[in-house]
Amino acid sequence: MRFLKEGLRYHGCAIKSGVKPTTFTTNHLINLYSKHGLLQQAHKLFDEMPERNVFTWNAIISAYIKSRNLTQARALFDSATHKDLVTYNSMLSGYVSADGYETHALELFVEMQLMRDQIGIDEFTLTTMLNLTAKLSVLSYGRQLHSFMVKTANDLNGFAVSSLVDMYSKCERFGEACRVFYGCGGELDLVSKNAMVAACCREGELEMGLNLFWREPELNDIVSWNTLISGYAQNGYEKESLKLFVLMAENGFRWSEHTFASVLNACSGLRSLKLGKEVHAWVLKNGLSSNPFISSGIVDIYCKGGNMKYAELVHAANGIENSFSVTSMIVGHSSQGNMVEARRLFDSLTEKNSVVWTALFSGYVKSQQCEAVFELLSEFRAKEVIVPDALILISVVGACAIQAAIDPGKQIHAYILRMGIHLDEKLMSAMVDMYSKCGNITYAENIFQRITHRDLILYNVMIAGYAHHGREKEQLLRIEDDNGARYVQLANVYAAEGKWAEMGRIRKKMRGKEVKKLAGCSWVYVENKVHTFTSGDRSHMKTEAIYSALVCLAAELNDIAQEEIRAGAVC
DNA sequence: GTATTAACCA
Repeated sequence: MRFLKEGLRYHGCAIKSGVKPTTFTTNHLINLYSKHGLLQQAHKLFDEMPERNVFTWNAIISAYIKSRNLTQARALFDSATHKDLVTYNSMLSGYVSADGYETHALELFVEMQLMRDQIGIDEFTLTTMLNLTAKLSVLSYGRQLHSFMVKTANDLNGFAVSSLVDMYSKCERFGEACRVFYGCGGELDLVSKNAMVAACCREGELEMGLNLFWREPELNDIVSWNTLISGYAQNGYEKESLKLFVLMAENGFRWSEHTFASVLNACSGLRSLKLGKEVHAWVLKNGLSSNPFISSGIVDIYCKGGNMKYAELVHAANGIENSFSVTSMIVGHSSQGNMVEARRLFDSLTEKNSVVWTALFSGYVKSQQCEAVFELLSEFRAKEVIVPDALILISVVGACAIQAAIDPGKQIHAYILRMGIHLDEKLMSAMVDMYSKCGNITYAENIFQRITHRDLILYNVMIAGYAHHGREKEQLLRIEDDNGARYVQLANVYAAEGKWAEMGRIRKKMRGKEVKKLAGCSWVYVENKVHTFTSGDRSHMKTEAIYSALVCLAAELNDIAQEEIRAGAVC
């Protein structure tokens, strides 16, 4: 009985003829009904069974797990008269894949360890737990699991390698992910390869990911393509991502909804309304609007393109339940300076996650409404049980920097230390920026000195701080907006410190963003028109006339100078 | 019969 139709026919015949199916057959039927979402029918069969074995319990428990009813699944788990390792592993994986049941998963795993003699732990338990570790990003758990796997010789199969690579990558240990992947020595396993390509993308090592992708390309599946397309889009290489999308079709792969979500991401990164409209039409034509990832992607494209009217229309059609869509709208209104509307949307949400809070916080900062930022922080602390995360605090520290408010800045700094909030690179940079803009370059410098992993933003902020305090020596220090000069200058800073890898990364970033170093130029206002020129510039229409005038002027200046020197000598 | 890789919002 592999198909539902077959199962239903058999079930009907059994009822009509009065023949009671065996426990074995009924177990099969329960699994079949559960697979097709017929949970009630499955449960009815379960209730009517005169005898149940361990397979019966496993079937009904996993039926509830599949339908995301973990409370009922756990109730059945607790009342089960027969349980084996599969029962435990199913319950464990149910908890791991659901949101908000992480503690339950950990507790169950502890219970399994205590009952190791009766139940045992196998490779399924271990890979499921690695998945949880990756989700929670707790490296120490991951390391313990890895050691256990090595000890029990469970560390070399495809499932183990892919889970380990994924775990180390999500715990921000790219090097260890590489070591596991290249150390396993066996044949190239597709899922492990895909996990490693994803790890490269997460690390920003796109070239490495691409090389791996083209190694044994006949192995590649749609996940390999989707991973690469998404990786390019997320690292700011939107055009390359779209090119890969075309190449994917040329290689005979049809796109999936995952592919499309990444394509939307690339389009919103390009901030092109024209492209956005084309993609929107495509989505409508292919009936993809019901996918929440895709519909919120469309809203995001219109928000990033600055067309809030269109964004509003699509958002209204999506329904307000899509929190991604709402967040995009908040960011969109904020970028237009419409904080009233942003606030209204924020208030309309019954559940507010940290991304939504961050969106509103940074909206107020961008609109320079610093008082609103401080008020929002009090509101957050009154409403939420959790402490504000680093991204929220960056906004608050940023507001202090704008107002040059050193006392509130110090208070926030003390609050962060008191609450033991993890100071990541971005928060540290914000702090350095705040102290330097509040006029205390010494504090800024102290924080800077204590940071061991200095990234591009941090150097940027510190250099700007020195420049503003008149401490520039590295004439390169002309701090302006995001232009090529700044990247080049940073690359030079890294080069001076011998950080060649970092320098290479900036150069790569420049290529990706197509940033070009602009030569410093001067301008002159003649007859209602601005004329710009650089040193040695010969591009002006009247370049010959200009240079001959310059020769005359230089000669005249020379004469005047000679005259003055002679006069000086007489005096 | 349970497990692994890819998607949206700061």
